Amino acid sequence: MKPLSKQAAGHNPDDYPRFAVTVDIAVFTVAEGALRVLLIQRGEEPHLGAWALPGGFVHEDEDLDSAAIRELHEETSIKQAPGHLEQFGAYGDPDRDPRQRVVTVGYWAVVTDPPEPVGGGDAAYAEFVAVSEVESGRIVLAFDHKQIFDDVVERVRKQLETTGLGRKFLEPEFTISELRQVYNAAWDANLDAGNFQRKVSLTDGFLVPANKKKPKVSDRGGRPASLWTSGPAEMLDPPITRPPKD
Amino acid sequence: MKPLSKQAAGHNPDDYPRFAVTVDIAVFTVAEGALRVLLIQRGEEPHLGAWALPGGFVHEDEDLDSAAIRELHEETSIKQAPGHLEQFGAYGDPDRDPRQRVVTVGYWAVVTDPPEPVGGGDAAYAEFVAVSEVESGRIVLAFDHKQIFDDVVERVRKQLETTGLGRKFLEPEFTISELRQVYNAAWDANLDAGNFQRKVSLTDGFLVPANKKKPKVSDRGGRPASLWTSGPAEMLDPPITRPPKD
DNA sequence: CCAAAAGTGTTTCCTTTACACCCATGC
DNA sequence: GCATGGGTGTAAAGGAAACACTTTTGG
Repeated sequence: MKPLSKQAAGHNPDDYPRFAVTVDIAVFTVAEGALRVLLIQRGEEPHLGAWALPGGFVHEDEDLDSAAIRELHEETSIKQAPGHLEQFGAYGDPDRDPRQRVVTVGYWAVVTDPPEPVGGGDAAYAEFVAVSEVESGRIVLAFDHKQIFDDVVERVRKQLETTGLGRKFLEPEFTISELRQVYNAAWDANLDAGNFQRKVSLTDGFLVPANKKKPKVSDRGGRPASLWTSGPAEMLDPPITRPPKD
Repeated sequence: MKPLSKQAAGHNPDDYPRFAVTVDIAVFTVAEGALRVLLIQRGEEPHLGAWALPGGFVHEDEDLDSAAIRELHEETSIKQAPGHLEQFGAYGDPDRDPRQRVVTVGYWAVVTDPPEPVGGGDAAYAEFVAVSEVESGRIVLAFDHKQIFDDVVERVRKQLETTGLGRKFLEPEFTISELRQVYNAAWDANLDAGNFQRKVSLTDGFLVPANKKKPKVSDRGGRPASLWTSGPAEMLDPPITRPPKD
C-alpha cells in the first residue's frame, strides 16, 4: 500500500499508477426562454439509457482544453468555436466508473443557436434539456454527473453577475432586451427592463453600438430596439445582482 | 492520430492512453501580518533548486481529496486536519513536465499556526513564503506554478469576501480584531475596525461568543477583546467587500 | 491621568429599486 | 388611436464608509 519513496519515484516515474483521463463537458445555451444543457442518453453500459453529460478520453498529445473542444464538436456537430470554454473541476473518486480508474476534468461551454445535436459514439441520443428538468429531479443523471451538474450550473449563474458571459449566448449583434432575456432564463427571474438597460450601459466598453441602420423590430409591435455588439470589457462593474430567490 | 471509435473504446478501455496524475497543493497561513503560502525548493531535476508548490502522485486506490491531504501531511509534518481544503483546477498541458505526460489537480488548504515545515521527498527545503514575494517577482516558480499560484491566490482573496473562510486562519477561539488582521494581511488592506465589527456581527450564526471569563488582553494595553468561536454560518451575507486597490 | 485598543453611534454618500412616464413602431 | 415593447427620469429605501465617541484595560 505504501508507495515507493518519492526519491525513487522521481527517477522511476513508471513505478507510479496511471489513470485514464476524460473530459466531461456541459454545453449551455438559451432556447425557448430556458437555460439548457446538452445531455446524452447513453448507448452502452454502464448506465445504458441513462442521461449523462457528454465526454470522452483525452488523447496522448492533447492538452485538456483541446480535448474539450474536440469532444464538443464530436458530440454536437457544432462547427462554430464555442463562445466560452472554461474548466470547472476534476473528479476522481476511485469508484466513480466501475470499469476502471478514471479522472474526469469538467468543462463548460456556451454556444449560440446550436444545430440539432446528433447521437454519436457512446451516445444513443442527445438533446438540449432545460436545466430545470434536472434540478427538479425529473431527469436523473448517471455516474456522479448530478454533482458535476450542480457545481457547474451554479458557476454559470454566478458568472453572469460579474462578467460579460451573457453576451456569449447571443448572436454577434443583439438587443439589450435579448440580453435581459438570457438573464431571466438563466436565473428564472424577471428583471426590471429599465434598470437592466441602465446597468449594462454603466460599464464602459461592455456594449458598443452596431449598425444603426437596422433596428430590430419586434414581432408583436413596440418600439424597435437598437442593436449592440460585444465590447472589450469582460467584467461588469458594477455587477448585475441576482435577485434573491423567492 | 485519430483514435479508435468510441464504441470500441467502451469495450477496450486499455486502448486509451494513461496519464500520471499528481496533486499540487497551496497551503496558506497568516503569519507576521502577511498571507503566506508553503513553497518548496526542489531537490531534484528538473528545476533543481527552483521554488515550487509541493505536490505528489495520486495513488491507485485513493481519491483526489485524500491524496491532497496525504501530501499536505507529508510535506509539512502538520498533524492537524487542514481547516479548509478545496480543489481549484486541473492543469494538463502535454509539455508541462518534460519527463512524462502529467495531469495535475490543484488544491489549496488553510492551516493555523503550522510547525516549521521540513524538506522531504523531492523538497530540499520548505518555507512559508509571503505571497507578496511571489507576486512581486522576487521569487520565481518552476513549471507552470506561477499560473497556478495566481489562480489560487485570487480565489482565496475572493472567498474571504463572501464566506467564513477567514476563521480558518485562526485558533478555535479568536477575537474580532484577529479576524480583521487576517483580512488586512490577505488583502493588504486596512479595514475600519468599527465597520468590520459591525459587519461580522450582521450575519447570524457566523460568530458565537466563547467563554466570557477569559477576555483577551492585548500586550500593548487597550480594552480586552471578547473571544468568539466559529458558528454554523458558512456564508457572509452581506459580504465583506474588498476595498479597491490603490 | 494618559495611551491604546475594543466596541457603538451617527451622519453622509452612494447604489439599488420601484415605477412613472415618454418614445417609436405595427396594426 | 391603441397596443406593445424600448428606453429615460426620479424619488424613496437601503447599505456602505468615514469618523466621532464611549468603554475598559495597563501603566
